[in-house]
Amino acid sequence: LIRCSGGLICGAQRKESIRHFASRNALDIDGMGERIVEQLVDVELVRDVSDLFVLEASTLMSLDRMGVKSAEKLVASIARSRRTTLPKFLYALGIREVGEATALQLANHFGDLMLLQEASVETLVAVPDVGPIVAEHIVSFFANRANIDLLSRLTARGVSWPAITVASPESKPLAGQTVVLTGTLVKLSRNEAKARLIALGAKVAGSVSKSTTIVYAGPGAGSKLAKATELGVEVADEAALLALLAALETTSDAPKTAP
DNA sequence: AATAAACTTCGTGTTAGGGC
DNA sequence: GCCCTAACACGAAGTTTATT
Repeated sequence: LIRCSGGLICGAQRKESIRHFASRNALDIDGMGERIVEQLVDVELVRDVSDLFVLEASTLMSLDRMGVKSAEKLVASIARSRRTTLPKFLYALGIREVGEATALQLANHFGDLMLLQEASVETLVAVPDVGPIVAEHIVSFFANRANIDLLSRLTARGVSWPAITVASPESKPLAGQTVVLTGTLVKLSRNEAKARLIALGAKVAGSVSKSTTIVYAGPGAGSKLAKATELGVEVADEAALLALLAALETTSDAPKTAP
């Protein structure tokens, strides 16, 4: 694989990092798509992600295909995205090889951004999913002064997240289980189902293997369902998933339903 | 006012490479 | 080596903007 070495100087990389920052499973800024980011960087309204948090609707309306409605929606989305979670924030940073699952492990292990920032390669490799290569990427990210400055600008502009609470084992009845979702879920969005399963301690994987505990398949399921039956992995439907969630969530922590 | 075009979102599937 | 993640590519559908 060949990768541009331009770093922060490279316009294309800046655009991509901003797009990633705003994407669904990161800070989830609704309405901040590829074309908007492109324009914002080109006209130099935005140099890095911290600039997003000072944008105003009146400025945004100068962009192509941006009317009152879209501009106001976008400003509202940006405002909403300030309140996030540590795993989402870590994922949003775009550290190489740190995707959603790894970000979650890091957040749970360190519990605090500052502790992660100061971690050495030796401490990092103790985290599940993190080996020498990923540890090195993380260390060099935080060794970069520009990144540290960016982090402080982000917090100065209101980006924040609640402290990680260490969940008691009793509140994680699905610990040790690996779940795969496939097909279209009707009652739940995919992300919501995933979030609720994770909250209960399950691991939600993207591919089926021998170690998969159960596959929940909705209409339209394809290759993953086929693989599950081939490997003899248990398969259930959305109704079963809903029943399971309902049964387990009635305990202490209330289910977090998406807005 | 109605229609067309542009852009984003949502969901699936595939593949290379890192972890164990 | 197997398993799984990260990262990518694509199609469908829903909104909003621009056009006639």
